[in-house]
Amino acid sequence: MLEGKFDESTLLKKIVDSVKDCVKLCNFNCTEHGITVQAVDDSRVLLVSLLVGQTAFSEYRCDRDVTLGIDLESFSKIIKCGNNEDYLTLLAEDSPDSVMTIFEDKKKERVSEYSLKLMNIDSEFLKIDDMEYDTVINMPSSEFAKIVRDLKNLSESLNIIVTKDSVKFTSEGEVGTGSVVLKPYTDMDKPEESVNVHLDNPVDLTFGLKYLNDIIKATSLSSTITIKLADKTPALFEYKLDVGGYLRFYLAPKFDEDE
Amino acid sequence: MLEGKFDESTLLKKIVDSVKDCVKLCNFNCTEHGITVQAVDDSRVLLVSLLVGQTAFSEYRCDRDVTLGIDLESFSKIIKCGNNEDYLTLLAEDSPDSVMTIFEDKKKERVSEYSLKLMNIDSEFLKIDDMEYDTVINMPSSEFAKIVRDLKNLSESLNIIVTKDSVKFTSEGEVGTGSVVLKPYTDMDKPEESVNVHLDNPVDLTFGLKYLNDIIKATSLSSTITIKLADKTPALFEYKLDVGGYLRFYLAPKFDEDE
DNA sequence: ACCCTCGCGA
DNA sequence: TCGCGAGGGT
Repeated sequence: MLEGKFDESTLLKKIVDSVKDCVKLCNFNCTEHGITVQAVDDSRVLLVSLLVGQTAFSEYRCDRDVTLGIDLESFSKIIKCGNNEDYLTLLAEDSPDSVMTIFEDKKKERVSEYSLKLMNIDSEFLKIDDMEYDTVINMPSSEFAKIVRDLKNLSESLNIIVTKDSVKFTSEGEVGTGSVVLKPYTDMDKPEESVNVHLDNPVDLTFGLKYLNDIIKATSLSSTITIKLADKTPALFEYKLDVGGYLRFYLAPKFDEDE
Repeated sequence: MLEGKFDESTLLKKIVDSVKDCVKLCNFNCTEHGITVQAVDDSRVLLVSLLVGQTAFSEYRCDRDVTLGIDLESFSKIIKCGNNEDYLTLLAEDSPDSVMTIFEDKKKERVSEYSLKLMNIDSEFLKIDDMEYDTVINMPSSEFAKIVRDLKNLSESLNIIVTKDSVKFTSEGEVGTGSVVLKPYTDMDKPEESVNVHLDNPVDLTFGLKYLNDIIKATSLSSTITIKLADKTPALFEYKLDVGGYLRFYLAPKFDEDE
């Protein structure tokens, strides 16, 4: 039996909304440690890896491992049925054919329950190796989101060049060219505003803005984003959950051009 | 070489947004005194005349006159890429094929640059004579905007009758009739709330609300609007820029009806 | 161009 | 806590 209770329904709502635009169906793998999801987007380019640690729940119990094959579109609709401050509990049997979502109002005596039919979804669970990266950037997630939104007006590709004292984002298109240059910067008062660059080797990589645009849907999950880059290697874009866990996106750079 | 730096990107944003709904393409004429634009709206009825004086810039330099043919739609997108408080600098060569827009964050080490391809736009530069008008009205721009918004629900035309002690706006349509009457009024504490009428001759004129609706897009540029009217003469609607300059609209009254 | 959502201020 | 304004998405 799985029983996971969130203190507020917003967390799960944000998580599902962060992913549902690029992944329609996925397996929630529930273990005693929490819930993980691995999925590729519909074009099989972007790899999504989610961990909701058991610390993210106010109560959590998972007697034996269980896999919930969920249609995120429908699940998202269900989650929106609660009020943001409601307790949200996920419930499933050991061999479930459905998952129950229960909302409880904190003050009032109001309980709502929604059961969602599960699906059988094949997916190999990929073992993702911990990698060495050439560069690790830590920056405000909202700032990264703005850069992606602004530059996607100009072309389909975003080039990222990191040197020891700057990060440069560039997009070149028909009507014009845009670039944003960030210098590492430490804000004492608001550390989440800081831009931090750890660099072993400079990198010069290009990514599809279509996919980056899916990635930034997760902006509300964390005030900062960590970007790990290495030549000819899928980049890692990570949003850490305050309460324990993360949402990670792996995206391979474009190879073909100019070399 | 042209180099014009605004202390805040909002001013240019407001100016472009005020005009781009009625004018798609226009020439920015840059001289040592500042930047002027003259253009007619797509239906060739409304004449727009902009002056951004060099005092509007925190730094301004224009070695020789240069004309920048700009697609306002694209330009508006670029200007939105800055944050409102950023410095905004326009840069162009002497014979440019593009104009560069540079944003600089005031605190952080962030610089973004956007280059926009220029276009070749024909437009005669019209000499607009200083006119004698029968009536000059000065009033809060927001109040004028509300009158236009409210009365355009009723018909396509707005009638303005000015007598020595009142200004009457009327719109008569199928479903009903509306009118707003203003008396001249002086607010000592908030002069920008005053309604001021200088009248040499009474006027009774009618304008197309479609065009007035374009004009009021400029409301945020100034807390007051100056309206100059004379019989059978294009009316002048002027928003003065605090920092030096103006945005003027010239609109001919309707003739044919009822006389 | 219009509608919806999020953030900030009262 | 509610309302208003701004920004982003469809």
